Amino acid sequence: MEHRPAADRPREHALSSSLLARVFHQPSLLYFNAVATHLSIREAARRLDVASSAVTRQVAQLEDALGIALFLREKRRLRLSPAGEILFRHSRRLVAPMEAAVSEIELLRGVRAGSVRIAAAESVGLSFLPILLTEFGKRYPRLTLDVAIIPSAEVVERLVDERIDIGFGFIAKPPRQVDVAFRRDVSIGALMSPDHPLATVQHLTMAQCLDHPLAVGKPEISIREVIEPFLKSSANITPPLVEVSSIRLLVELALGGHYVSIMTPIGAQNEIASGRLVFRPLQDGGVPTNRFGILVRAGSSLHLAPAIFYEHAKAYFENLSLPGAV
Amino acid sequence: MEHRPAADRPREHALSSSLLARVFHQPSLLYFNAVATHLSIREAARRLDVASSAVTRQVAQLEDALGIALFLREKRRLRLSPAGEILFRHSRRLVAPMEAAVSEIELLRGVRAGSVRIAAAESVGLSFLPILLTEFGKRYPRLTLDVAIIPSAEVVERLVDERIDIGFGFIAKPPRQVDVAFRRDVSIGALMSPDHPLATVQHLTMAQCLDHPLAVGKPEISIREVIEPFLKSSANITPPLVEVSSIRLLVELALGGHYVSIMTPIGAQNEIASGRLVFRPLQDGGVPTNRFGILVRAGSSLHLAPAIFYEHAKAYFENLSLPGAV
DNA sequence: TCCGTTGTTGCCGTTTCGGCAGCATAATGC
DNA sequence: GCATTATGCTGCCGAAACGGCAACAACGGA
Repeated sequence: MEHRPAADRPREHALSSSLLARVFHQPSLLYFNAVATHLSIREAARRLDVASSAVTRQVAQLEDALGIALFLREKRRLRLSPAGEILFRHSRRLVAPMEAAVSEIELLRGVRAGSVRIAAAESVGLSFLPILLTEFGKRYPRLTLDVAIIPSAEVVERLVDERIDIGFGFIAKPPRQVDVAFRRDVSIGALMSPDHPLATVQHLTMAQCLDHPLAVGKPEISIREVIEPFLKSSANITPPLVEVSSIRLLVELALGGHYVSIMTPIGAQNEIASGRLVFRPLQDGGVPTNRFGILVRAGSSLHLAPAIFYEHAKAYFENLSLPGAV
Repeated sequence: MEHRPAADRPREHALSSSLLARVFHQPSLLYFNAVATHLSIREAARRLDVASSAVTRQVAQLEDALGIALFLREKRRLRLSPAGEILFRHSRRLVAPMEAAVSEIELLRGVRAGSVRIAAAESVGLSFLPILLTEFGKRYPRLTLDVAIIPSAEVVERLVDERIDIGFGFIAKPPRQVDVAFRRDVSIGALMSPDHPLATVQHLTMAQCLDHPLAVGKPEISIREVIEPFLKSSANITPPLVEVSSIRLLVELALGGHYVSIMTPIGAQNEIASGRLVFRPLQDGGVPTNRFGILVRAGSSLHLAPAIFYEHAKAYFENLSLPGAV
């Protein structure tokens, strides 16, 4: 009966646990584990589909290498020796890394498919996420990415309802069903054209802003919730005010030169970098920041595809200089 | 040049990392890891002390098995491919389990020595610990066990000062430098001879006890701290009282028939089981229990020998019906 | 242009793996 | 009590795997 080489199987199919064990681990360890599981050379040999003599020899070889018996031979019954118990207990930890590696590689190769359901607040969803999605999509072409651009509050809702796997948004105080796996506090300020009167003010306050027409987010935009107390407490007279539901529209209104848009710099970093817009953080005491985070459900682990995406996203944002981050 | 079999080295010596890797893992994974580390077939071959052709072939075989390239060959430079990065990252987790297993086995075999410094409160130290120490000592004959029988408060002190590795004692509220890894609340009561007048009282109170001569622990015995408020609040008249610094002496005084000893049943379980003494838990509302625990230093991991002893101790006490445990 | 280095391939000898046959012994069933 | 079945182990052998040597093509640096 011929020996079965590791490559002797169609590579288009996923590797089974037993095959990938043979790829990575010495037969002596594999056969030891089988014997430790069944406490029988013959039963282990049947499960491994090899001759019992092969199992006996491999175990003996491992005992020689370690210099101690791994089994107590009691007449014709086997018991794990103390050393065998130690090795058996520790070798259980070899399974997960190799299965994870192979699963992830199969996802990479496309022999395994999957999907990731993502939601993001618009400012991040239209600025930084596209680059991440592009890089990720190139690497994992067989993965389906399902992306929604929605307000932060709805990102949280969909996470809790398990309609999405990962969220990107601004949330100061997440509910307990949600973990913030990566967080950055981002400063809030005023966005305006360079020739706006406030553009040259170094220590800008909300009161100064209120002397000019303002563009702010509607209540469902997370920034609004944060700045609302300052809007109310800083003004007896409401300035000309426009409320919008799109960060992009805030940027466009600022570009028009008439309005000062109250927001974080996220979503306008290209215009700021090019000099077409100016961002001035608000210097009022007590103005909070807006808290950006990568959101996942608390207490439950992600499936493979979302988990891989999550690691990529985390690394991506950790290496990113998020504009306005304190 | 001949092949070096795994058994070809003196077994009396500890296994090096590279040798134990060869014992457990396929050469293809080993060589892959070396190449991934050095990003050079030739450099990896030098470090592994094999021919570069062997390394090239083993990596190729692994690539065949997984169905994907693990390296990008750029002219004559290698870079890890995405799949290679995945495998490399996951395979790092194979090292610790095998090194831990071999270290522990070497401790078992006695080729590696070590010591465990232990301190225990007398009640546990003279009752349950000897069995544990005996079992453990038989299994690990080359380990030195350094055991002190001291009051619980001093157990905690020595832990914090790093003069011991593991403590067994009673402590209601450990300092933050100490973790209680295993805990049981043990009831406090009265120990007396069977013909003592209180022996037949079913719902015994401290007040009833105070009508009789009492034996209690000195302030350094942990029980005393717990019962002190009840001694003070239950009596206007102090009964004849003897204070001792030894649990064993409390047991002996109870055996004498004259005194009622206030303690937990731990330290007297043999006398109680044989009927020579009777234990009655105090039924007063609000009488706390005495908290027994296995104590380790918070925030720092144990060295190998103490870690192994700790696992044994934990398993031992988990399977033990500690007398008086609630 | 020359030299040193890289990764790879062909060929070959040695080592390892595992199957077959058989052994001694223990356990089970009648 | 005996026959049968099952166990773990050993001798022998063929196939597969490992790894060394020699040589190659190609790249990079002086």
